[in-house]
Amino acid sequence: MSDQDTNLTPEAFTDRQKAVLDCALQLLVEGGEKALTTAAIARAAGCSKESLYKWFGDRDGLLTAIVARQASKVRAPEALNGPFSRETLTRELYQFAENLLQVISSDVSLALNRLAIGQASRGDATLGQLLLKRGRGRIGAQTTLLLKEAMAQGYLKQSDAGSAYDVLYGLVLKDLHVRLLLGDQLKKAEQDYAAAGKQAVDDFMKLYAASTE
Amino acid sequence: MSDQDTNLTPEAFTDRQKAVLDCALQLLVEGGEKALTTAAIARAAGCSKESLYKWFGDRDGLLTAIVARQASKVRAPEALNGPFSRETLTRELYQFAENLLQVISSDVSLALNRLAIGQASRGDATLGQLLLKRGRGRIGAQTTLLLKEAMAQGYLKQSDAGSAYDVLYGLVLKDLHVRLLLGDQLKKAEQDYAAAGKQAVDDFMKLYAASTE
DNA sequence: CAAAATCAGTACCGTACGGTACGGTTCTTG
DNA sequence: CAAGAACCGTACCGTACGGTACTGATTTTG
Repeated sequence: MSDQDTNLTPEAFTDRQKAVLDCALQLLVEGGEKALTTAAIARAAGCSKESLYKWFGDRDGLLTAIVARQASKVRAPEALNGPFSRETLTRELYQFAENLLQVISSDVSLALNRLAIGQASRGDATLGQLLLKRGRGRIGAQTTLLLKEAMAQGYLKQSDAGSAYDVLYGLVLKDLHVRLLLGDQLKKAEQDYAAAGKQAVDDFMKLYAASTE
Repeated sequence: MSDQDTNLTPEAFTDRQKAVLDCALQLLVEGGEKALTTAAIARAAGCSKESLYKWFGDRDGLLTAIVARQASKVRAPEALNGPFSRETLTRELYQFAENLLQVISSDVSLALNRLAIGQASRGDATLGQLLLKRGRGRIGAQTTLLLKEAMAQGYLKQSDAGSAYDVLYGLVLKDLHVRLLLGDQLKKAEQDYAAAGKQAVDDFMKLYAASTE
């Protein structure tokens, strides 16, 4: 009852198909799922509906392809190999927090998440799983490794790195993600992602920094 | 360009109309927005489509009425008046955290949030604003008052109570709300809301407890 | 009790969308 | 250059939904 051979991984899309998916994504960002009709995609991408169905099967396959393509663009941050200084750790975390805030609040991310949530409301969590695995999962895994390494080097308290990452995530985003998904407008001060991220990381370090002695 | 006289506040619904809205909500919870057609509501509620349009104007008005009705059921927790002990504070916060987790993960809450997010994806944030104001806002305001009072009584560091509440909120929910909206299944351990809430509040207290001396 | 309002049930209309079929054009390939 | 595949553009079909109109029954009201 799970994803068996839905072959989401291959993504053997031709350049033409990728261009079509990018067009479709733009439509999605601009007008929401409602605007993402097969006719509109065909018109915007300059291809025929018949080709869409030939390439992606049906509308659901098309939506999945859009998400898969975009998720494939997610670049996990470089893993630090070897020892690093405490300053490097905090700098990396600052970078992570600011980047996370930027990504989460981007039009593309919001549109994709809304699309997946809409599908989930119809009882199908395929897109949601895809987003969680390829999007949050990939970034999270890398940062979790960073935290684990920081624990090994004595900068952070020994504890479950996954839980620590969850705490960091919560401190950075708070209820911002859902508010944005709901269409709420951020106040000016809330849009200073660098400052907000720094504050969150500082809080995180208060909780997880190894006792200095 | 905002909500002017959309008269969301009155909610002068007759008992009959409330019953219809409850029926509609049940449909929404069971089958998502897709299942929430006017015909389906009329059939489930045993009323005519004409009555639906007479009472609620159009489909959007019906959706708004559903959300408004449910939001009106939100009971803000009692405000503590007068001084209270530190134990009372932590007990209240534990209660708040567990309750928040339960509410956020409930089928009804998820369905309403998904509905509002779907509307937001079409560029209309009416339902989102309604949810934020009547749902999160009401609970949040009360707990923020509690935090402010705790600061006044010296249990918590003096700081902006609103920001402190945001931190608490983030620590309690982490990325759980969005994961649930995306249709992700919680692991067994994650469903122990009492334990998760306690952990979050303990973390919160580490950050905000007034230095004991 | 009679006039008036309300409402359930149903039929109906226009539109929009997912999906398919087809003709004509361009591009590939031998 | 010729045969064939790929594909664009469009037309088409069936269905489903939002919204309206009508009718007969029930309730309300004076």
